[in-house]
Amino acid sequence: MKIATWNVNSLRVRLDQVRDWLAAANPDVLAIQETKLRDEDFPVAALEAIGYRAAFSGQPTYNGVALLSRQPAANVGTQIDGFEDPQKRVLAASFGSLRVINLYVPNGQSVGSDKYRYKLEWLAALELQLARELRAHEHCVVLGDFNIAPEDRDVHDPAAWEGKVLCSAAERAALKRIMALGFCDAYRRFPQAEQTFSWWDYRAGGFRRNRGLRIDLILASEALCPDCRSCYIDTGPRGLERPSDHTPVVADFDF
DNA sequence: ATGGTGGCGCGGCCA
Repeated sequence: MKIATWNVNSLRVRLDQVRDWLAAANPDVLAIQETKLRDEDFPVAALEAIGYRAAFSGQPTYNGVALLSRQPAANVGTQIDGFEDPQKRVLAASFGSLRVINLYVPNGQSVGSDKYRYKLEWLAALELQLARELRAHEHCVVLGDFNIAPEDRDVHDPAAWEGKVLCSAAERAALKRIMALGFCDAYRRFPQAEQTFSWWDYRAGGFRRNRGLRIDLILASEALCPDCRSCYIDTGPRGLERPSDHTPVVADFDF
């Protein structure tokens, strides 16, 4: 199973890039975030035309998540149980015995803001949800835009980002608690070049200067970690005309 | 440099 994540920053704008990437990379599952589409506007036919089924949970203008897959999604969930949230940020589904949970973690805006508090509350609720998912499903992949750079080596300029949103101690601690439920970071199971990132700000030539962060993650449950054969970031789409500010991350599992 | 760019949707929010 080849499983990937990509924050597309508007599926309407990026549909051709997504279709091209699916045709070239041929993943079994692609988790996308920031679709920014109402469910009734989701391009089901355009994806079915290239052999992908779609499950989605969207809203106009903001947020929105989807799972594009060769086989149809089963047992689809769109909520963190017990956490009322109108923002569409979670999409869980089963593909055979594999549970896949696609996340668009809140950005948090700035440390100390209302949105930052919402992010930390959301992550605490997510931790409980993932504990439940792990109890029900031994083989879990949790992936998406985490809006957290796990460590300083995931940051182009750790000194400039120290304590800032996406890098703050409280966010990293929340991620560590989630990892401690029993997940590995697929990317860090393998040797990787330094200064490799998955997101670069549109402003000030961020990508050209490789001023990025690794905030798009693929977590595998402990039972699944030994089956992970590779994990890589595909920077190709970030270099296209009119790109998303994120680029795909891919993990290949013997599963 | 408290900026810069991009998406949505048409003013201002969000990232």
